[in-house]
Amino acid sequence: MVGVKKLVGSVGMLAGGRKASIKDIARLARVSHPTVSRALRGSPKVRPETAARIRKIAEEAGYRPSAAARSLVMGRSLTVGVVVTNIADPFVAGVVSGIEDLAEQHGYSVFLADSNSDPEREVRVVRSFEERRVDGIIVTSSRVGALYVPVMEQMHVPVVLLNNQHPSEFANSVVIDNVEASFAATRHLTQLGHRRIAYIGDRFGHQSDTDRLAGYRRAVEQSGTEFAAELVVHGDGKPEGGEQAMSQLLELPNPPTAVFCYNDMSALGALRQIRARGLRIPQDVSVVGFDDLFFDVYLDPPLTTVRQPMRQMGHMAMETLLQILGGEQHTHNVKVPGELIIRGSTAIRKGN
Amino acid sequence: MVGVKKLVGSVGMLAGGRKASIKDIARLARVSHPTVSRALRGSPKVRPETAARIRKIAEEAGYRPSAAARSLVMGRSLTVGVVVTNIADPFVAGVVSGIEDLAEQHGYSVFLADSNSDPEREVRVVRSFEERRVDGIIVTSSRVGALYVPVMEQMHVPVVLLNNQHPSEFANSVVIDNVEASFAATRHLTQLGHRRIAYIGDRFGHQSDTDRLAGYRRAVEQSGTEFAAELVVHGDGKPEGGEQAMSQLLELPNPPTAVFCYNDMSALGALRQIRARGLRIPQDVSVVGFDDLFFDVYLDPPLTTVRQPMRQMGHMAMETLLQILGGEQHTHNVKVPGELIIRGSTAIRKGN
DNA sequence: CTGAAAGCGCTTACAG
DNA sequence: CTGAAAGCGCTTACAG
Repeated sequence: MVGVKKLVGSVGMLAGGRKASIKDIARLARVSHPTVSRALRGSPKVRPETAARIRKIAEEAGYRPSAAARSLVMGRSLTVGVVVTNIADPFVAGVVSGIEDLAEQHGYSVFLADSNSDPEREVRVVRSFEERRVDGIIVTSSRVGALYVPVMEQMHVPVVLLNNQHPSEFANSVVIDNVEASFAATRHLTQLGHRRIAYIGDRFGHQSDTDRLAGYRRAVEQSGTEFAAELVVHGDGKPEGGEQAMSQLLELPNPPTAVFCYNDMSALGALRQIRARGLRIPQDVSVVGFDDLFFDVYLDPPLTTVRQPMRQMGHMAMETLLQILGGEQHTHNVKVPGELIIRGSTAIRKGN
Repeated sequence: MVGVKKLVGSVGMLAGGRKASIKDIARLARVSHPTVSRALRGSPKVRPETAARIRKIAEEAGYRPSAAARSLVMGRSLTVGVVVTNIADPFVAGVVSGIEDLAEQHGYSVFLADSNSDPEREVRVVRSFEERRVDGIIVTSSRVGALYVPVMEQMHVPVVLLNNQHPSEFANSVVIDNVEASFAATRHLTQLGHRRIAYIGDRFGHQSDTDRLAGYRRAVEQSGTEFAAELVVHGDGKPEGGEQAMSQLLELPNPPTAVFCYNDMSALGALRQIRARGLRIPQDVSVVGFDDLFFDVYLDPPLTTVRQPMRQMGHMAMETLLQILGGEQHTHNVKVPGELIIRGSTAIRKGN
């Protein structure tokens, strides 16, 4: 029989590299292993003194219950899978931070998978989540939803789409009110007197791009200006794409005096292109972004943008999952309002 | 008996919400469940036709082996735990992206835990990894290493410290050559003629801060200038801290003409503070950062910095883990060289 | 209050 | 080539 001393000598480990199991603790405490299980889980059915003694022994032995064994019998893993398109995108990182925070508070561990916007990989990743028997899945900003939504439907695991590009009445989702937020952002520009306002979109943005374009268009038309297709150019949601789009816009015979960008990352590129041409922000061109990423306020001038509460949205997605796991039936469609943050990159149009 | 049709009707699921198990497939294929196991794992001991038939049935039934059951018997989970201090930090996100990439390629899933630099939470997180029986752990930029290094030593799970703050000859680590990189960065400034060069550190940076300070100091002294303690101010590794530190420096009777910052995030704050005082970059003050985050090149002027190959470092950490899991005994201490990237935020000192 | 038994879903010797 | 048995580490009725 293994003595207490022996176990303490190499905490949590037995000879042969085996981790201490509930049976080892049972042997040390001279009780049956079910009793150990009950004691450790705080069951009222075990005598308090016995329970205390067992807990002490388990503690000394550095015992840690095996989550795998537990999930096998419990039928749930206390695990959620998070699929992202790119963890290095600050928006995504903010969302994940919020998800992880709430998950940890509720005893859930999170699997992170980065699809890199590769459809095949995204499917592979979801499959691996299925094998891991995750209790739920959160998908952020997926660009290939159409491809694997059917895969997920077969999984019978609750899924929450965050900033999803393929919304559905039947899917749970957390999303910002893109139309309203973009309307507000663009109206801010029309109110500053701008009439030639461009939109730099994200060609991978699907639904959110469509909605932001719609809000933009509504504000433009509401200002009494006709919508001009030439003022809408799509980038890739990254600085590079924003820069190219801006370049194209500035070469127009009648270039815009203001630009509303799909996101701050695109705006970053647009800003650089404007400066590269010797134009000033906001005197020559006003720029509005979307997201309110941390660096906005450190740009010169600071970027006017629409705040998207990333962390909070991550929280909400996890919260939704918890409610569904708690038995709620109806699908949740949370729509968060955006908030226009006016800073130095926008100004009244110069008379031309 | 459950018919094939029935199963296909609700792929992967049986009545009662149970997922199809190996036994269900065995029943459908009229073989024993060990045979199913062998067929699915591609064992050569099963007749090819039988294997094919079983695989087809499993496929149709949407069968996915349970990772939990498998790890229980195999003794490994094909899982790694990644502890970060803050996933919203772009450096950390870049590293995680690299880790996840290589992990996925090798069939490993990654658990992500964000400690938020909270020591208690960090310990809790490591404990949960222990229960999950992760095969290895990677810790990024931990500020509280001292607190839980002992905890990890008890776990008997290989640990790789990335950009760790409490290095040890006995721990595996991946780290940039901080001293050399900082020396190069600072020498770049001395070569531009600067003699009043400040260092904005990270008071939470421990080892890396100490090393960067050392490299800075060596370059300063090598230029024939005496080290001046007043030119060293510590921030918190974030823009706010960098801004405050810069403010303090600019109020010196004899302010610096150049600053070397612990990281780009600190530099972001320093840049703003410099501009806030009506000074120009680089004409009045030259600034060098560290990390080469994505936004550097979009700043005006673009930031001179030391490139830290974040993604590659993540790769290396995972690679190290894989080698150890593959049986290698010796500890790995990978030191990556940094690369000075000269951009517009540094210039020759004006004659004063 | 405590223990013996059964079972979660797999894999791997061991027989045949 | 295939199956019966045992076991990985837990939990939960079921007896006592």
